[in-house]
Amino acid sequence: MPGTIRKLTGRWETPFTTRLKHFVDLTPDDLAALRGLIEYEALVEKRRDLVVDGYPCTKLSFIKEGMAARYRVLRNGKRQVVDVLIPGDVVGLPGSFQDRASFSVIALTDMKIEVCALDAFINVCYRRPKFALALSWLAVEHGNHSAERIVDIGRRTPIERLAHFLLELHRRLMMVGRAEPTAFDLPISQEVMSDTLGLSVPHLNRMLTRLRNERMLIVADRRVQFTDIRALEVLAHFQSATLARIPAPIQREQELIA
Amino acid sequence: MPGTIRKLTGRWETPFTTRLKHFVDLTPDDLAALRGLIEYEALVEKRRDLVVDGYPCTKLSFIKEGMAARYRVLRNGKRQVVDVLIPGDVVGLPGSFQDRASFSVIALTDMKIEVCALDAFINVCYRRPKFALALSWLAVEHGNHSAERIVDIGRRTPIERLAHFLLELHRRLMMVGRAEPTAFDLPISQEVMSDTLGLSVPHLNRMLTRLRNERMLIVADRRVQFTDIRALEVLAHFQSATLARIPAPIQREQELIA
DNA sequence: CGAAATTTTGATCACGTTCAACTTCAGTGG
DNA sequence: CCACTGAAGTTGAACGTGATCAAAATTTCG
Repeated sequence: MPGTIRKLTGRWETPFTTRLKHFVDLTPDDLAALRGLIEYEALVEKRRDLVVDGYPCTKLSFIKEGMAARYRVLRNGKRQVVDVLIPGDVVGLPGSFQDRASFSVIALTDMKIEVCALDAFINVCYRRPKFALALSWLAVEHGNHSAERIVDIGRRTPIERLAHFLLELHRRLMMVGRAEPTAFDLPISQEVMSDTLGLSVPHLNRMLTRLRNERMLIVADRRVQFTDIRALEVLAHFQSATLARIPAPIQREQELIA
Repeated sequence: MPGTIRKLTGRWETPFTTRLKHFVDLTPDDLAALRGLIEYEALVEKRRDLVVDGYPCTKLSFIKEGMAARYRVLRNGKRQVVDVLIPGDVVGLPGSFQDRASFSVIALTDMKIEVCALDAFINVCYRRPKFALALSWLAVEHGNHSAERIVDIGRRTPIERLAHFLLELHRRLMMVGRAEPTAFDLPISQEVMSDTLGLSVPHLNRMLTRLRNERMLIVADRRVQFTDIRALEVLAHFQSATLARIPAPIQREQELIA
């Protein structure tokens, strides 16, 4: 069995590797190392907690299928979703780096994940700096999404926010091959969306209706179909900045000088 | 003069190294390598742009003195500050990883920065994986601040936001030795603060007044003095999660097994 | 000292929340 | 098979918060 895996290793592909390949070259050897980190695969059902605010967390989970939300619940009962996680994303990236997680993560759908120990991952990073850099890249990419969300919530109108959110999610899903050019599955409730965008459910619903009335999209069966993606992009001030690739190491002739 | 610096290298200390030391051990050799990356030091005056939205950016700047803001201006003229940068922070961390920066950075005060080339830094990361991991840590820490800001803007009331923002800034400044236990210099205008918190200037001003009236703080001479920090923390739901240290590499007895 | 930026205060009003009811739909058991 | 249940989506009315606009007061700086 392990032998079989070893042979197929060069073609091993998951949403996570698909995503990585956008900014780093992975040799068959790299892939094997990555593959070797996985301790086990797990199924998580909808509504199950993956990480609980306040508890330690020492695993990294790579999402193969399904979506999750990272959120915080405040004393007054309000909830803010800080991040919607999709296939190719890593659960526990911020949580594992802290003594105890400061956000919870809940499965929005049934999920399939691959789990690895944080220490093991870090250890491989020492041997393969490329991985450590990839980790930085992932964190930076995530930071960009967060920044975009801050702009959304802070200064964009509700309808712009919604449009921007849908476009960004669509682009992310495209990156891992989980969306068509003008449509994608959106298996999340309006409550989650409103908690993501800092809106009330009724208002989110109204904005959604408005986008529908303006013939920019169709929502049906937990699926979004863009009917006028250009108009949406204009409305949302959407600009997709692409992450640069990680530079390869240059040869070290003058290493001793520095 | 350079000779002097070289000799003192083991004790070389900047806000950036101070910050790093919170989660990674730096040998004199590490410090020297870091020191060697710096191409030059520069002074930037208040209101000067450090990074402009839409332009490429290939340098990393370590802030030694002063503050800056990363922001985006929208078509309607509104501005959202996504990040206030303080000594020890790195300018260009997200910008440099993209083909062109998606946010601008402006100096809020006169600043002193140390500049290094991104390629040079990345290259050292290949030789010292510890640095690459440190980069990840920094990005993750930054991500945590962003997440906290999303919660602020999305679901906290204006007064809670303000309290939270001030406490968080204070904690960050403490980490690099730029604040006293219950006070710190806040050389930024209310306009910047309101753009950070997604509020209007008049409303921010009122909230500030309210905190003053409630005897939680005193603001004078661009300086904040907490007079009831506990009350503030309760008001803001403030919880300071500490970033774990980067694990050291474990010995590689079984490396060949995996 | 004069000009510009910043802080402070006030009055008005629109937007989005809140609360509530109602609809629709999927799943479940009688 | 259909009534029952609970979750999710939709719509409406009323209220309150925070934006907007405007102007004065104060500070900063050339």
